[in-house]
Amino acid sequence: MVETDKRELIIKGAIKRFAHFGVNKTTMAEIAEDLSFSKPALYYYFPDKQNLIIAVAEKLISEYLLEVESNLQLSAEPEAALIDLIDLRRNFSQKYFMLYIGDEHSEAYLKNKAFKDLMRKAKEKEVSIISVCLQKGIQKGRFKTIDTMKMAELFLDTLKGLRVCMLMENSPFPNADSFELLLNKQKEVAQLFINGIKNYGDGRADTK
Amino acid sequence: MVETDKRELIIKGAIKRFAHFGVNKTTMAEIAEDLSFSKPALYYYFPDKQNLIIAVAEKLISEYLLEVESNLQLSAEPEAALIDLIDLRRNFSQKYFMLYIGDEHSEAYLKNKAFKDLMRKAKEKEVSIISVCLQKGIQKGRFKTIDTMKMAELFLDTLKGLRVCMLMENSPFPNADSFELLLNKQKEVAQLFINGIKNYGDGRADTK
DNA sequence: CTTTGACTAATTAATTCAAAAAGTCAGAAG
DNA sequence: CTTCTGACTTTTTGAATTAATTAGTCAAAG
Repeated sequence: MVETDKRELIIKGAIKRFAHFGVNKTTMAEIAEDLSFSKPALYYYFPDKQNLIIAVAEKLISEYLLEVESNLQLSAEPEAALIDLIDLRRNFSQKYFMLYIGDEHSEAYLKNKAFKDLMRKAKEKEVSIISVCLQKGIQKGRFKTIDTMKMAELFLDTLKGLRVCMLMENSPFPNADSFELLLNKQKEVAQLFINGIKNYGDGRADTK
Repeated sequence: MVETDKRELIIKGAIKRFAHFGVNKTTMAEIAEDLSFSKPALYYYFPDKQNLIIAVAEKLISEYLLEVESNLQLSAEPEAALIDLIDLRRNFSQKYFMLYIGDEHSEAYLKNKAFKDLMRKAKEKEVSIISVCLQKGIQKGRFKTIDTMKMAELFLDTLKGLRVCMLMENSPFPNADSFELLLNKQKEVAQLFINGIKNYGDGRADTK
């Protein structure tokens, strides 16, 4: 495939615009112009803007989840994998930061049922990936026997909570410093989380 | 004091209105009417609405912090105290739920410098109270030697993060079920947190 | 099957204006 | 002098109107 797939081109063009200006400050006409397409051409491939947004989200999510999975397979230690995950998330959310910024109008796109379903499935997938990581830790005898799905979800919710909190306080545009602060807090809590599920068979708590 | 302190009466009257309808749906005239005061009487005691709001916040915060402190002194075990704290927070945020709900206009009051300073100090105070609790745990040999201030802040940030997250998803009016869900998540994460800082001198991790 | 120019319909942004709320003040009451 | 009020002014908000932008359509052409 020499990337003549118009549909794919449109998605990529949309991502560029969305990443720069956000979903609401990007018009369908602009996306078309960038590609030297006509507007109806876009509507030939996508029924409406909402579906284009969903297609974009699908692409970015699968891209992200692939990264998460390969990261998990690369790192030998499950503890390290969980910490690395935080960097991965940071990179992703910085790269596509504008997608997170929503004025009151963008909420309509976010409240769309299909979109919410997509996000829900993405979360489920991420939870199950992390769950596998925790299972590996258990098998290696490094983690206690726990409900891995529940713990994985709790882990993600905690990370998300810290981010949302930061985003609220520094809205709408957090600076680089607050991003660093967030990263540190997330890593601290992740370390604590790891300590909390660690199996101290040797009788000594990790004091690191 | 037979509660003839007008200033105090005004604050109490404002709390009633604020708790029912929120800050923005409460007018100074209404607060005055409730108390059979004239509006200028309010302005005799408070320079403006913002300062009344700050006085209300001060009162509620000191009330809350007193509860937190007495709760901490009552419970013998530091672990239990941390878990109890979550119930305390829940009770408080349910009681004054309307104060949390802000439309776009209420943000002006929240962004006020004096108000933010107040909230910052309140957080510092709460952090130091929890820090004391952690120190007691360390002295008793139940917790590892840790930076108690840092850990206390992390603990609070995590709880807040989970709440903010829930509030976003179920905005503007979370139902009773999502409150329960939040409570459970907060307790799970608190338990994990406790496990993470526990001193397993006996060579066995708490599997509870 | 694709694509387009020229269209319509729906949304958003800007403007206006009336109503509501915040805040003021000269002076009264104790 | 301290506390309070009725009658005010100023500021803010909300609804209504309109203009402009943007989403989305369609008949027809390549």
